[in-house]
Amino acid sequence: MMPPRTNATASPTVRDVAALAGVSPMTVSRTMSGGQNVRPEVQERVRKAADRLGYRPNQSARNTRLRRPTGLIGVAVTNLGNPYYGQFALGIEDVAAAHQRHILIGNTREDPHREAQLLDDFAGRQVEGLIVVPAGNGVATLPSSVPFVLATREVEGVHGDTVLVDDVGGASAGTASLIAHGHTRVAFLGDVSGIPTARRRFEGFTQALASQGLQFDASLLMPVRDAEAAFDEVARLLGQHNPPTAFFSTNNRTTVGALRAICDHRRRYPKGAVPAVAGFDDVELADLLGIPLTVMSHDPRALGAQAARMLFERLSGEAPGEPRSASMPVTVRRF
Amino acid sequence: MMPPRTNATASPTVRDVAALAGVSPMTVSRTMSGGQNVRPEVQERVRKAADRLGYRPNQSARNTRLRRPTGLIGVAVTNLGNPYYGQFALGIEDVAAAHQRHILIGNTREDPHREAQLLDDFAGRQVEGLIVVPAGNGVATLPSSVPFVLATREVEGVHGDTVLVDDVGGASAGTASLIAHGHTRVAFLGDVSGIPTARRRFEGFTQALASQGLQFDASLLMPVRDAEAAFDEVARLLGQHNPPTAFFSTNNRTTVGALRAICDHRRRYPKGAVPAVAGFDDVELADLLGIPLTVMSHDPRALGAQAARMLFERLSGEAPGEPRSASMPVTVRRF
DNA sequence: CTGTTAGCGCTTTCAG
DNA sequence: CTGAAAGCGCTAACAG
Repeated sequence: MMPPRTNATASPTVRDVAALAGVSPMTVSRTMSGGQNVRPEVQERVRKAADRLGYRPNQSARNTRLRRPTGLIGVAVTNLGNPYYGQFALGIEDVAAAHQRHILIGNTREDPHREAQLLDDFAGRQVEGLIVVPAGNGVATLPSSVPFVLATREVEGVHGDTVLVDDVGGASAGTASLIAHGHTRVAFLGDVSGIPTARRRFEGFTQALASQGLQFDASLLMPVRDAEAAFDEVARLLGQHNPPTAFFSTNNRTTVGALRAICDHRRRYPKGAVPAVAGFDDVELADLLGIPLTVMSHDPRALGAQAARMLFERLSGEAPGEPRSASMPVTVRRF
Repeated sequence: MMPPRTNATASPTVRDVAALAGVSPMTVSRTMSGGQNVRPEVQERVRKAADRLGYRPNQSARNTRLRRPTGLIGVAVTNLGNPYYGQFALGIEDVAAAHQRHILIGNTREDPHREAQLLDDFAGRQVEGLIVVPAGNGVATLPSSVPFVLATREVEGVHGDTVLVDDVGGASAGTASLIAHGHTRVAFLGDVSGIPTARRRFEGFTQALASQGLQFDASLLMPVRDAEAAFDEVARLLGQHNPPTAFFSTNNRTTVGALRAICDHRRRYPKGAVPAVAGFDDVELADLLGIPLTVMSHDPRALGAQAARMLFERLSGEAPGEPRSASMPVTVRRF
């Protein structure tokens, strides 16, 4: 008969500790989970043995046996490198930590295929819930049977808890601010056909124009997604004969590109004729550039926190029934 | 005798699927993991049943049985909201995804106590490895028995794989650039006593001064950690009689504060006498402010990727033995 | 107070 | 090709 394996390489188990302490596995288990009904001196022995072996209870096994959830929340974002999503994740983490949960984070890179993989994998890992920023054109296939909250973007045909941003209202208000400052020829930077958020912002943009009897020149619609593309397009437009006097930018990446291009071209303009920018999302330091700037911003951290709160309410059964939807307010500031 | 429970609320198991498909659990198991040795028609039936129930194999249970690792990498950063760590996490995610691993991320908020909790918890969840940006003064207690890589900061007394930044060399080069441009009275913004990184950068800073025969005025050492504090201190210094002509800033937060304060005070200066800043880490748009700026930067994404690569090499046994240490190069650019 | 038995969901034998 | 038995690490329930 083989003696109990001492388990040199693999991590030690209850049995290893039990053997070393000269007790049964149950006594180890009890000791590790509070020590109810274990003589202090025995606990002492067990703990010492556990320490010596570097024993650490296997949570997966424990959760399996207790039919308990994993304490994990899956989060999928489209671009982890964007500071926006850093703040977003922070908001989720705040709330999750308060609920003793951890977050499993994944980057979809706007790739619906990768998103599907990721969510499927998360579901297989028994995450308790998902917070998803839908990738691409919002055709996400969400694993049924796992509660989820959609953030930032909706998904066609998916009926579930959602936290959006007041894109239409914010864009409209920001555009109105441009118009009030005399701009009538405004270019639009954003991938309207590819990204739902951009589409809604475009809607608010054109609404504001229309309400002032202005018409949008379709040749000023620039389907750009990142700073580099925005830079190129803005530089190109500024080099033309009848350039726009202002730019509406759908997110902080395109805003950065636009600001850079305008700075590059700045010396060409007489004082006071620097093109204006109205951009969604905050961009650090942008207010100090001396470029007329309208910022339509919301707090991504608050958005993340809100999404997390909705998820936990759903999980705890506080909010059963119909999916709910929240909208984060957008504030317009002018610099 | 009770019929097998249909499991209405809890997630379905192999048994549920087996019952519905009229086969044994084993046939379901085999079907779900490739379908070796299962008649195609039976597979078909099983898959249909699985779909109908929304069955998803429980990975924890599977891993437990297979004595396989979890596929999880734990990452602990000090401030998830900082764009720097967003890029850092992205670099890790890139590499982790390529290795089919997911990342469990936690925010320590520079709190060693929370860090200890977090790492302990991660270890209990059987993460395969840890990537840690040590909190606070670097007294991290790392769970033994889980391979780890320290990033950005060292921990006293901890002997393990580490990825650092060439803080001393970078700070020295950046400072030299300030000196070359005629600055001799330079304030230092950074919590030298609290944050090891700041300490090393201070070392490079004073080295460069000393090598030019300059001495640091200790009254210009500002132990600030965030943008607000940096703003206040810089504003205060600039209001004094004999203000420094330049500021050395230890990170992007303090750089932002310094730049804001200088912009506020800018009109007070005759042209060409705007205080200069030498700051560690990139700050988007900072180069466009018209403030003489020296940036000592490295790529946090590359740093994250490097840390992840070192971890996977360690995990795969490619790099056994002595802990290794990598240093990310710092480039100095002047705007 | 402590140990034994059984079983969480899964899969590796090993029989048929 | 399919199923029954056993066991991964852990703990509830029940004995003692």
